[in-house]
Amino acid sequence: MNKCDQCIVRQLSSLKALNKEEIIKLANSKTTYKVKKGEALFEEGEVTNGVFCVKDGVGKLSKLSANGKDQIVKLVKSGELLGQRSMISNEPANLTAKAIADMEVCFIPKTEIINFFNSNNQFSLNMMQSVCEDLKESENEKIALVQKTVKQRLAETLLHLHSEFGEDADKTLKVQLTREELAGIIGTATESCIRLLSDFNKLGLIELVGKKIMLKDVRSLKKLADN
Amino acid sequence: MNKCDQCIVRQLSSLKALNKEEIIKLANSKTTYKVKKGEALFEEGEVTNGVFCVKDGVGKLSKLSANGKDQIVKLVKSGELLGQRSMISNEPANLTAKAIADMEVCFIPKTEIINFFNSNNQFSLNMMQSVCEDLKESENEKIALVQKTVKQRLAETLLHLHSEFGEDADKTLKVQLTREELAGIIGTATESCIRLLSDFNKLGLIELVGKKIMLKDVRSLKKLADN
DNA sequence: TTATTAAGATGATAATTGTCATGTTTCATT
DNA sequence: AATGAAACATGACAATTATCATCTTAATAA
Repeated sequence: MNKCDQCIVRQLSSLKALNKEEIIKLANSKTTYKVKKGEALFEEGEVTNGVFCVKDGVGKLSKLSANGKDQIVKLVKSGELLGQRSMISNEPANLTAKAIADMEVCFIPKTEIINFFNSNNQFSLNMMQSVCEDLKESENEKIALVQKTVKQRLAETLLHLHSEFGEDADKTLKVQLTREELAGIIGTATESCIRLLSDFNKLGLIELVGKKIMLKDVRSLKKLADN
Repeated sequence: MNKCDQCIVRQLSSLKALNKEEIIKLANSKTTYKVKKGEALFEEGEVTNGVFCVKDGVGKLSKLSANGKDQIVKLVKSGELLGQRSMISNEPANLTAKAIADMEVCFIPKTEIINFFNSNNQFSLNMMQSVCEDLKESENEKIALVQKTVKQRLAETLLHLHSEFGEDADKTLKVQLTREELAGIIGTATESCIRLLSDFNKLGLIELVGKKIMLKDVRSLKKLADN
């Protein structure tokens, strides 16, 4: 009996294709550690040489621009893998990965993953599909970024955060992003983001509970987002 | 001796990992045909059930938005594969593929590709790396779309088209896009695109030779693009 | 607790970009 | 060569969004 067997990442990610033997190998080669909110798992340009399993917490993949703004490309939650692309491409990381909420992660060295690729076809296929999924999402977001207004993108992002991460007991969004981070996802200035949140609040679409956000009128938000 | 053996796609794409036997199988299962400029290879939502090899010509992957604008996600040139993502994900096409210049393509059925996946690990890995490459590009373009102005994106795109597709004997860009298509790549209104081309022309960065574009000051364009 | 800093909020204004209208050029077709 | 359609071009104007300044509130450290 070992821990990886019951791990959420094993259940949700490409790793689900691994058999018992392989899971044992995995358990022996992995290293587990914690990453505090705000800390980086890896930075752009770094050679990671492996894959990270997110057991708990939330992370963001982002890139710093010349003007100092941090564009967030993707949020990662527990059960997902991180750093697959760089590993497969044999390249240093293209993005920086930071914890948005305290994280617990396992690191699997590249050599081990390559072994799995060679011994387990379904695992390869899963990994491929996962990258394909990321690609599709990235392309669709790229389109949304150009074809929708900031207002629409904000509505869309709020809905996405809601369905992806759920809500707390007080009905507010579980992922707690700063306004700056939220602006970094939708690709706008922090002030514009704040202003629109304020507008949404006045319109009764959302409610601002301190720094937290509660979705109040999902239907109208949806209508706003995709029209 | 068969045609696939010498094909440019075989030399440049993931297919380079295939051995002689596999190439023969490939040659027997593929179908070749032509696609005229403006015609579609496949449309969004269509189930393609295979992969397309681009032997000659240029294609665009795009998505039509609600307001009737066609956002171009990627250009494809000879030597590249098309439709890998949908095939791997088992999903209908997310984008529409159309010919920008008369194309000659081969269609490889999915069953054949799956066989190669199972028999040839390097082929799987190549395919994975190719999707990863697309993902990286897509993410970087997504960032550029938000963090750069339309002017910067136009400069960047012109340089990209130049390095990717080269120039004709008269020094103008080889890919001939309409202003509307160019606008669709950089994600702006056609009029804005035309206006900026006109500005670039006046500034001596480019020269407009009828509908064709000649890059005249690559250095300044570069400076403009990434600052 | 107080001081200090970071995050959030809002107004005023400027810059960028989109939209609509209209005219010109180019190209294909009869 | 005449016609019509599509592509290109440009002006005028409106809408969106960014930037700068300032203020309030919340969080953190001394």
